[in-house]
Amino acid sequence: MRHLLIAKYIEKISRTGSLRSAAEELGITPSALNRRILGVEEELGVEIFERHPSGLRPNIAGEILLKHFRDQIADMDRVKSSIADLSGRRAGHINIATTREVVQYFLPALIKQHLLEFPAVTFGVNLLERGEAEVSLLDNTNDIAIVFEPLRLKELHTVYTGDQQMYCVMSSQHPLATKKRLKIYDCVEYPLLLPKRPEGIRRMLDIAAEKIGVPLAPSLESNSLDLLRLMSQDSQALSFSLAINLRPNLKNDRLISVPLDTPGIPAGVLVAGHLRTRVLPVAAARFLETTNKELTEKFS
Amino acid sequence: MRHLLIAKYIEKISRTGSLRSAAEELGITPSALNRRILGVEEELGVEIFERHPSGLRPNIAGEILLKHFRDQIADMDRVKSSIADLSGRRAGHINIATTREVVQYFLPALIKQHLLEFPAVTFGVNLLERGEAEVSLLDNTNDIAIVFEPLRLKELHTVYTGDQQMYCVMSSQHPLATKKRLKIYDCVEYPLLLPKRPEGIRRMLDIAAEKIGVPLAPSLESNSLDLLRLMSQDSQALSFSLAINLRPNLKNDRLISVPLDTPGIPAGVLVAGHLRTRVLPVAAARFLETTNKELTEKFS
DNA sequence: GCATCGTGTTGCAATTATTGCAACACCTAC
DNA sequence: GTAGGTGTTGCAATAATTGCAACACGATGC
Repeated sequence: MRHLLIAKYIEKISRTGSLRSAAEELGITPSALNRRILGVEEELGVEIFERHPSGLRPNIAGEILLKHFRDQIADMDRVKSSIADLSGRRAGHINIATTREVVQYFLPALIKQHLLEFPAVTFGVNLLERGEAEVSLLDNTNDIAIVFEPLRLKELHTVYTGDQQMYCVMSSQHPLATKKRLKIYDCVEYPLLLPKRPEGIRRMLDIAAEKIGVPLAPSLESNSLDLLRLMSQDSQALSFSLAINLRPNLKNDRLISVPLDTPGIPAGVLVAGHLRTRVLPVAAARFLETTNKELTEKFS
Repeated sequence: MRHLLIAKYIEKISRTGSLRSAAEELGITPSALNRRILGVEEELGVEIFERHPSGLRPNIAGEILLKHFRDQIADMDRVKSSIADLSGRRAGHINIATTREVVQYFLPALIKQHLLEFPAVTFGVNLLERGEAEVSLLDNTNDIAIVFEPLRLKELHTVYTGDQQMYCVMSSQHPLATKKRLKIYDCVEYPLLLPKRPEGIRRMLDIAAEKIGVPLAPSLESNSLDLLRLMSQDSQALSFSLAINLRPNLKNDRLISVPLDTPGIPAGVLVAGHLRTRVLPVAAARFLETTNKELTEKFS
């Protein structure tokens, strides 16, 4: 980069200790090189080299400037290499930590779409219990976390944060199927098919029930959201879902979803991000950006 | 700094989102600004902005470059401010952690000399037990450590490391006073005035005695090196000193110093440095450099 | 559909910054 | 004192940056 020429000039002089030697190595005249030093010294208002009969030596101001210049040169190399990554010349592997709700439909579709554009990228998807996904970022086991109702946000740099609408999923023939919206007390009269604790959905439901003073007595608990959904088919039982894991084309399964209102209770939050203190590899950064865009489009 | 102009140009465009607005704020023509973008894009081999009818937006490559440029602009500001410090426009406070041997003559003289040149600088000198000085750097309590026989070197960025010659200090009339050099077994026949453990001097003496299989039985132990020296006046007792804390003009005290050889045992090491992961304020960095030079001149 | 206004882009010339040439100044070693 | 190394300066040549004027494109309003 042209603008870093002066940095390279100063660095070379400090390395060789001689203006003439440095000029020769740089392929310019000593005269030109000398003027560049004088130029910098004028801009800074101080000398940066001590002039000895045997050559030039950086003084303290010079050492300070040199460190900056060396860092700048090295950092620009990293920028170029990152940009090379972008153009797909180097692929990348992305490790994602996620929870059950995200992994059902949203993430697979997103990964599929991403692979169309970046076929060389590889993925590791790690399904973890609520609260574990964020933790797995700490030792860089995973690059990105996409989690519903995370337990730890302190170390997370969140790129996306958004509310997730809760839905009640039931048979198309269910008595509640014709309602436009439901409340939790509409549901407790029917058998409930609930995720296990500490799932995010279960937590939201527990809170809502506690608010109306009615304990939830699940007919069935499972950590398989698919199973819960299927069990509600052609029955009186109710299962629950978030917007993100609503199965497309529920009608083909003789199912229907109705929004569940939980007034006075904050909506459940979906979060996507990475470890705060970490600079992501380009591939992972790009995927996270895509994730953010997709989530924003779908759920905002 | 002229070389950062391009950085400022790119940054301004991303801020305003419009080439014409940015050009106006920068006081140049859109044409010139556009050419500078094209220049960078040519150098990098990729576009850094998306062109919209409504203006320019950085793409991913652009965001990567922007972060670099923003960092460099900020870092150059720090460089300039550090250089301003150098010229004494801003003083500084220097906290020094040191051990007993250093604090007696060497450090006071060094600080005095430094204050002649930089009268606005202030000092805090913290006399600590062996092993504590290095630790006090960790939480930035102290800026610099100057210690004899440090216990921890891992976190230390050492600027000076040098051997310290051990001396036996005695009455000018002592039977050993005429010897050119002594060994530890020459000394053990006489009453010994020793520093307490874990002092560096004591450690060196313990090791030497252990090597010849004779335990040291001090007549007196003290953590006051001055007291030990004075107790050897006009007596058969022997005290010990390092080169760095040899009192000037011993003869005026009717004392003499004779080098003590400890063959087969590594000489005690004097170390000066700062916390490895820390960039020192300019004043402290300058003082440490002066310390290094002085130690190198005196003891190399 | 057309005119207007906003955006960015390009050919060419003017201006500024950088560089080279040649000579000079200073120091050290023999 | 001379030779050989170092850095520095006046002036002109060269390269990079900038401005001027015109163009291209998209969005909006009538």
